[in-house]
Amino acid sequence: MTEDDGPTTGARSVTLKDVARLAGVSTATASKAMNGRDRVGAQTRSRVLEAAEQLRFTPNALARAMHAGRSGTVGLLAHDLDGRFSLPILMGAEDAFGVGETSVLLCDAREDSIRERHHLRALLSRRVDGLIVVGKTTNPRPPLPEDVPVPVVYAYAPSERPGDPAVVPDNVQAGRLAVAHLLASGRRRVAHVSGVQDYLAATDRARGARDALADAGLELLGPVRYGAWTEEWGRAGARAVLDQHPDVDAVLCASDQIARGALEALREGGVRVPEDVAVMGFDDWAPMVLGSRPELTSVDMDFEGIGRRAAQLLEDAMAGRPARGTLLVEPRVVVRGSTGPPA
Amino acid sequence: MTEDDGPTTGARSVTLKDVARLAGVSTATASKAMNGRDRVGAQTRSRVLEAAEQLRFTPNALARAMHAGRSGTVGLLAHDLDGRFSLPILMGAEDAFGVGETSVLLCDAREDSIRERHHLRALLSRRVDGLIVVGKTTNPRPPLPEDVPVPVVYAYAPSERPGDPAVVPDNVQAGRLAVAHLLASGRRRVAHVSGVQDYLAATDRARGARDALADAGLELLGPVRYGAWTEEWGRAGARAVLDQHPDVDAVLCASDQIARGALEALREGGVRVPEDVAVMGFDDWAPMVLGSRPELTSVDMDFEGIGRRAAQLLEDAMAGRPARGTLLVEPRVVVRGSTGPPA
DNA sequence: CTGTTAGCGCGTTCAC
DNA sequence: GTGAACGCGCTAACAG
Repeated sequence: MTEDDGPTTGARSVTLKDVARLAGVSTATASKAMNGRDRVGAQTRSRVLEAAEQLRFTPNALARAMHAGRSGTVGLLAHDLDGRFSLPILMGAEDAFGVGETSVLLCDAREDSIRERHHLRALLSRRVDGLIVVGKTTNPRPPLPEDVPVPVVYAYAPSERPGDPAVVPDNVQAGRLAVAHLLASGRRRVAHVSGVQDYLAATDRARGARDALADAGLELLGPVRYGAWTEEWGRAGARAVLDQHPDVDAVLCASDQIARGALEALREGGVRVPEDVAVMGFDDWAPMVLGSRPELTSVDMDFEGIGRRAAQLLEDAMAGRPARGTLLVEPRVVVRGSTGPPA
Repeated sequence: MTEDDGPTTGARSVTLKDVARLAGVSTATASKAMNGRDRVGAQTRSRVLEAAEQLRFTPNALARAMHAGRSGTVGLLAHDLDGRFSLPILMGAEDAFGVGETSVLLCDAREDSIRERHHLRALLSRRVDGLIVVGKTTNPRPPLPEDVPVPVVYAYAPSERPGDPAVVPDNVQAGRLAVAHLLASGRRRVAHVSGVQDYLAATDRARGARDALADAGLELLGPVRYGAWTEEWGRAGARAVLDQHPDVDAVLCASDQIARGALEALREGGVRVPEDVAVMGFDDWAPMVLGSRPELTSVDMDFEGIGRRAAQLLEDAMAGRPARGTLLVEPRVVVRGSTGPPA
C-alpha cells in the first residue's frame, strides 16, 4: 500500500530468489520447499512457503518449461470456431487436461491452409507438447507435415494419412441407432432427408440408417434425399416426401435444422407429429431441439466426449504411449416428443 | 531420412547453437542473422539462414520470452463457451492479434469462481502479457483481484469496479435502433416481448426501445413482457400480446429465439408477417434468423467487433497506454423479410 | 563485422 | 539439511 507501484507498471515479477532471500535460505532450498521435493527442514519449509505467500510468488512456468523440456501447453488448431462442433470438443479437451496442469493455446485457421501453417509455426515455437487438430467437417483432411516434432491427435475429422490417431463421431452407428429407435417406437415407413452429399457425415448416417432397416427386412422410403444443411431444405424435403409417400410414418433428418424444417412442413401439410409421423434429427443441438414443438428427438454425437478422448489420447502420446488409428465415439439417442408413440 | 529418429520420440529440438555450428559461426552471430538485427555480413547471414532452413530450426519462443520479459501470449478467461457470445468475441480477439505475434491461451471457468482463480494462477504463471475476461451475461461481474500484475480488459460484461476498461455491446442503442427501424417501416403500435428481467441486456434494450418511441411521441403497447430467453416464451408472449392488443402492428423481441417463437404464434393466430405485424429480434444469430420464415430482421450486436476492440485496448495497455472506462460497441440493424412493408 | 561474456528464472546435481 | 554451481535457449552488452 505504501510504496506499491501499482499493477499497470508490471514491475518485474517476484522470483524464487526474492522468496529465498526473504526466507533467509538459498534458492535451491526454496525450490525444494516449494515443490515438496527432497528433504527440507519442516520449519524451513514453512518459512519459505510463508515468504512465497507474502510476496505473492508465482512460479515462472516459462523458466520451468525450459528446464523440463516440456511447456505444459498443447495447441488446439480449429477451423470452424463459428460452428458449434469445435466448441464442445474444445471444452471437453480443456476439461480433460486438469486445471493448471496443461493449458490450451487456441488457434483458428479459418478455412485457410496457409494460415494453418503460420499458426503451426507459432505453436511449435511456443513448444507445445502436443497438438489437437479439429476438422471443419467429418471428412478426412490433409495431415499436418510429417516433421511436426510433437504428437498430433485429430478430432472430428480424421487425417487422410491412415494410422494417424483420430477421434471422430461414429456417424454410421448414429444412423443405426436412429433407425433402431424409430423401429422400436413402431415406425416402419421411414424416409430420410439428408444434408449435402459431399459430407461423409451425411452419407455415413444414411448408410447406418439403411443397414439398420435392412437388418429388419425393411428399406428406406424412396432414395436418400440429399440437399442442404438448412431448415429451408428440411421443409422442401419433407414436402417432397409427403407428396410421393403419403403413407410415410417417420422422417429421419440428417441434422436438427433439417428436422425443424421438416417438422414445420409436416404440420402445415396437416400431418400430426408424432401421432402420424415421427421426426428426428442429429447432433442434439439444444437451441434447435428444445425450441421446436414438439421437442425434437435427436442423436447426440457427444462432441465433448470426442474432445475428452482426444485429450486423453494426446496425453498418452505425450507420455510416450502413442496410439494409432481412428477411435469412434459412440453416439446416443435422446428421446423427446417428436418420436412419441404413433396414434 | 537416414538417421531420423522419427517424430514420435520428440528428440531434443534443434537449437540456435546447432544452427550456428552448422553455419560455422557463433550463436550470437546466428541470432543476429536470424533476427535481422545488427550488422551481419551478407553471405554470413545467408549461410546461417540456409543452415536454419536445413535443420528446420524453430526459435524457442519460451527462451526468447524469458529474456524479453514478455511472453507474447494473452489469456482469455471465458465463462460461457457453450454459449454463442464468447465465441465470436474470441474470434475477433484472435483476429486482432496478428498471427504469430500473440497467441491466445484459452480457459473456460464455467460458472465457477474458484475455477476462475485456478485458471488465473495458471495464466499468470505462464506469464501472459494481458488478460481478456469474457462475461457470461452483460451484467457487471466481480473484478479480478487487484493485484493482477498485467493489464485486464473486460469484454461483454463490464467489471463491477468503475473505471476498469471494458468493451460491451450497446444494448440501449440496440433498442433504439430497433424501434427506429420499425417506425421507419411504418409501424406505430409496438409491443415488446423480452427475456429474463434480471438481465441488463433485457432491461437496457427495453429502455432504448421506450426512449425511441417516446422521441416519436409514442408508447409501448402495454408493459414490457419479461419472461425467458426461449422460443416457448416467445410463443406465449406473442399470444398474450395478440390477445390484449389485436391492433398490434409490430412485436419487438429481445432475442432471436423469442422472435422465432413469436413468429410462429402470430402465424398460427392468423396474422400475416410482415403484412399485418412486423417481428424482429436481437443478436442476429444466423441459424435462427435465416432458418425462420420469413427470415428474421435482427440487431447485430457485433460480437466480433467487441473481441477486436477488446484486443486493441489490451494491446494498447500492454504497450503502456492503458484505457479506463467502458467502451460501447455500436450495433446495427440487419433487415430481412420479417419487417417488410406493411400491407 | 564477428566472437565472448553474462544473465533471464528455475531445477538439479553435487559437495558441504 | 543446506548451499554453490551449472545448464535450459536465447539475446544484449561489450570486446576484438
